[in-house]
Amino acid sequence: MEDVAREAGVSGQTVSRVVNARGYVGAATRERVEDAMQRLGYRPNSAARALRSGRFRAIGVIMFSFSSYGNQRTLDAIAVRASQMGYALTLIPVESSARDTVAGAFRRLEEHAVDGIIIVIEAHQLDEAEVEIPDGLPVVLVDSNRGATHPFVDTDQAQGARLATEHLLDLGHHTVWHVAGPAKSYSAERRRESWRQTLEARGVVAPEPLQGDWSAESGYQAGLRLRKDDGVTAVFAANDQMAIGVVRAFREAGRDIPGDVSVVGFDGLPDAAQLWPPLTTVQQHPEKVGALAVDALLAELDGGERAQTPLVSTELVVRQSSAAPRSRTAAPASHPT
Amino acid sequence: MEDVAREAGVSGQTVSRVVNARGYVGAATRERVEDAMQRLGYRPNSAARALRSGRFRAIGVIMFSFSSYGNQRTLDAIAVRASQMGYALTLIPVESSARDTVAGAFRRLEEHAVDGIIIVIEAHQLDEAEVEIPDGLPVVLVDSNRGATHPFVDTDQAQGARLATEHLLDLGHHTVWHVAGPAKSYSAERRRESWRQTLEARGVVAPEPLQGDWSAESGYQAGLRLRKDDGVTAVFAANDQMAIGVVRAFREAGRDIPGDVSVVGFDGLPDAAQLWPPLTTVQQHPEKVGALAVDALLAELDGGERAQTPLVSTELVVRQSSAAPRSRTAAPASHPT
DNA sequence: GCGCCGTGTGTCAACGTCAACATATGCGAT
DNA sequence: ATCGCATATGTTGACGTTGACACACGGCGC
Repeated sequence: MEDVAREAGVSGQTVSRVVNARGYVGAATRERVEDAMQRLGYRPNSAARALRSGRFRAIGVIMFSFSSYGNQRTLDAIAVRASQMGYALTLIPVESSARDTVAGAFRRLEEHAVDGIIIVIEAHQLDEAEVEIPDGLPVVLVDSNRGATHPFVDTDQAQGARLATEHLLDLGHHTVWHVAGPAKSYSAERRRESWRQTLEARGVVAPEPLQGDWSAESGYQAGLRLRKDDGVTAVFAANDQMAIGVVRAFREAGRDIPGDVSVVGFDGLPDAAQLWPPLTTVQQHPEKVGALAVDALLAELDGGERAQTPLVSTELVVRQSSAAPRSRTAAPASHPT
Repeated sequence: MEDVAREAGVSGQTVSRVVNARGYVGAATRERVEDAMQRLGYRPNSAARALRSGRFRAIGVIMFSFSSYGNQRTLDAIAVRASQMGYALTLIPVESSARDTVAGAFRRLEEHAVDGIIIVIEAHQLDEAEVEIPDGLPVVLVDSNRGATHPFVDTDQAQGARLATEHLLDLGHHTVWHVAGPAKSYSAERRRESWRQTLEARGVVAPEPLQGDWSAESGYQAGLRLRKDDGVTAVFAANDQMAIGVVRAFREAGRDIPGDVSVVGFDGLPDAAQLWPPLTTVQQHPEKVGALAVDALLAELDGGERAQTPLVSTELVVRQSSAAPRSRTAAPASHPT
């Protein structure tokens, strides 16, 4: 900076004023300074700036290492939005939900230079880790609400699950089986509860949900159990990957999708349309979630406000893995469970 | 820090020594200082540290916004390794390869506080953007070598493509068709050339490769063309997603996989094993790539050395989408192209 | 003609840390 | 007894930036 000041024949303070477009600077002076900056390739030193101002213009993201596709997209959206707003993004990966691992992430983040934190970790996993979120730093949660002690942003899980369930009922299925996500997951819980409520609202008894862990493998395992029961004609899987596993299980047994069994997923994986058969799914919009999370955090940073953002809604994308049940419906299916 | 020093009855310098475990500090003094830090919840200020030392203990990653699954995994591995080494990770997303967008990313990164940069962008896209990589900052490339002007880390694309191609030939197929990735992609080019060379080394004429863009949709389009030709019995797709599309195209036409046509992918998507049929694929190890990239960068940072890391090799995972051709091979297939 | 205000620019100090140097003590070797 | 060295701690200044304040100039209103 000093060099620039000398080159332009002004004081350092004036250079600072030009850079920050703050205070009075004569037009001619401004031009000279800008020239000098150009010539010398001057870049403000962010460390000094941060030291002086106490602001880093960076936000931290704490996220699970092996994260779902949706969360990856969310991260991406967060990065894009942050960068648009002139903020850098510092990523703190967490490898497991072990207590000290998560706590360690917070510690690292406190030491590192961030003005606020976005946490993209399932609420239940947070609870389990018994982590107290450090205060002093604004925090926004994604994919959880954790007692609403902090602003949170999320997909409208309940609405999406309702769409999927109603779609299958409307096609004429007697009821809808559910392959749920892991017990610890907040999203999984919301999807499961909404599925159950939707069935009950229609006066249908909800079968016992099967437990998965988001992986295609766990969907396959669930499918193996479901296919033993001839009464199963409609399955709503809590994500697309598990839906893939369910499809595989039925296919292996020679059952047709959607002829014998309809399957609906949740997420909107980009390749879901190219699967065989193309998968009916609930399309999420992680990019909106990410952008909203950044906006919410910046609002907290600037205003100290804590406006709750609305949930991001989903759409049902009907493809070829769901259809009306075989006419066999004439003879009402046995209702096990 | 001053508060801690007062609390412990020592000078700030001594606190600094305790924190950094540098220089001589008496055992009793150290304990007192540590106590005081604990009580006061002292955290060193990274901005001041960076200002003083010129080091930020952060590395920047420039990466495409809509990146492949493999790159996401790589990013994740980079984050984990960086964090192990006590470095923070600053993520700079690039939305398109438009020249000013990429250049803007570099500019942002220069202003932001990083000690080095890892670039996870296809080399050809970099070239196209005509970006000159800023010097002064150590750089490591992933997924490209760009004339080897910088250290680079990558999967051994050629070895992987050879494994896939030889596998199909060894099963008894006369030749192997190829669905390539986008022309701009360095990885796609390597995989294509290696496929071609492997065929030629066996004295087989390589059919014209089909052009895809990594997406399952493009694989489907390629599959539509391939299925018109009855001579096609073996297809090597440059990634798993395109393989999925190829499978769908054949299936829709009532052709059996692997009965009529064998399909092999590349990547090792976690769900490839759960597809129907489970997909034979070349397993990559993006987590190794990411870790190596960080190590290479830190080596450059510390030593100024520029040791080239070896390519990360792949393994063929044989599943049910590939098999020997139907006995029809007795009557040699017509060789179109 | 005087003071006031808006404009344009410079000086100084401080942000928190740490390298360099200065100081101080004790112990063994000469 | 003296010196040298290892150990242990304090003092000072500088990293690059910017807020607070001071200063200088010209035009305006009374």
